[in-house]
Amino acid sequence: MSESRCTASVGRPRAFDPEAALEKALDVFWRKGYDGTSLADLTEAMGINKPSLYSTFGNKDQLFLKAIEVYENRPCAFLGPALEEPTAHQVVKKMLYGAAKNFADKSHPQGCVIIQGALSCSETASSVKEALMARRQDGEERLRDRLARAQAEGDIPATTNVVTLARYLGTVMQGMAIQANNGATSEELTEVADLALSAMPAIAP
Amino acid sequence: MSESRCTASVGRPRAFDPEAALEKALDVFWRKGYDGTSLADLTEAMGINKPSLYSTFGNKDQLFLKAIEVYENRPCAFLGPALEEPTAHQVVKKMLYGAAKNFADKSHPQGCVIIQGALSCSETASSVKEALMARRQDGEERLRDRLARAQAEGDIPATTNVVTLARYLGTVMQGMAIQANNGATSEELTEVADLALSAMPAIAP
DNA sequence: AAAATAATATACCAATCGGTACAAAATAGA
DNA sequence: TCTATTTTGTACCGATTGGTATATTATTTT
Repeated sequence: MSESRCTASVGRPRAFDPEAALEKALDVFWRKGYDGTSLADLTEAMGINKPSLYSTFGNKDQLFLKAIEVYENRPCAFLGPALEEPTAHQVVKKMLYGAAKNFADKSHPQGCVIIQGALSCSETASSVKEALMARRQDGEERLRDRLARAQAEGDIPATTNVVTLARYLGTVMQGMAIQANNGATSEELTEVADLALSAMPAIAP
Repeated sequence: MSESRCTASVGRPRAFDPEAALEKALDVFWRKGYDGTSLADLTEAMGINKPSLYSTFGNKDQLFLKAIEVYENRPCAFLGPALEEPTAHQVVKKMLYGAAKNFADKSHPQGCVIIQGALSCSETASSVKEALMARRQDGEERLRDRLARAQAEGDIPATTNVVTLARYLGTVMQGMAIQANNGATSEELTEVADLALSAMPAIAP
């Protein structure tokens, strides 16, 4: 249970930045998916060799899971901040606009690694696939809970089925990831987001 | 250019039904994706050995393309028939309901092989990925053309942007495939379809 | 300076990858 | 029956897969 992880310790010092290497790994997994990524792809992108990779990150599975953890904690992650908006309409608008901007952003691979990282995959990737399914489910649940709160606050009509509404919005977001993967621009996705927003139930004035 | 392909020809007769073998191959590619499927997976599922596979279908790429051709010509394909409905609303409703029912059908892998067959993939799968991107684009274009016709027929308001509407509906469909892949039931997807339908512009009475 | 510790680079592992050479087997036509 | 033709099964190909053993190097502690 030694926890001293300040700056240095005994032994030869690590010659690379694990956080930076993890971001490189994320980039590869994002572009190629779990099955499509080889260890050679990873070591080349991360600038380290296999023993360093295994001693630092475990194995391919664990590296993938750590990489998507980085993905979810990126500064440009949009779900968390969107959920903090004051009204349901603002929450959904910020979320969909955030997806439109982020999924099509050219500074990283297009789409969403949580969705496309291991959608259809080999048996060896099944544990990774299940982890991604759980993350997707979790995102939908967080949105559902937020919508339920909005409904309790009178922000959404009492007649609205927030479970279905959350599922619908999750569906649109996931579809937007595919669209981005297909080359759709941020502007095109924003138009889609606006149309999707029109399905939001309006509160009677 | 010999075209005699009636029943038999000279030489040892083929011991398997190519069409049935192709359907088996489709099932594997559908479940595991292009990268996640090995030749061993294929030969086992198809009940043939590698030389038979290669002499009959070419290679892994060509087998995949022939398999998704089978996919698009299945009796339960829903896009084509839906486009023949008389009104825009009926077209979209039939399309979305068809997706809801088909994507979640338990008699075959869930989701859509055109979407999840090679979304994020290795370089060796890039030609397959591009083929799938083109198919997705094509589906959206067919829907767009149908909506444009509906608009010309006064079935959709002249103010509606049918390009965006087609993209929105394509997005919802693609998202539904992900939802199905995540275990959503046909009923749940139908609820999503109904909500998506509410974004359709109504023609003024 | 010596010992202990940890990360490095290289070389290697069995298993699997997509793909093929080759000979036996099964048919049609002669 | 003999030959031509095509498919079959087996055995194999070089390359790559995920993962490691080992020895070397760089550092801290003694």
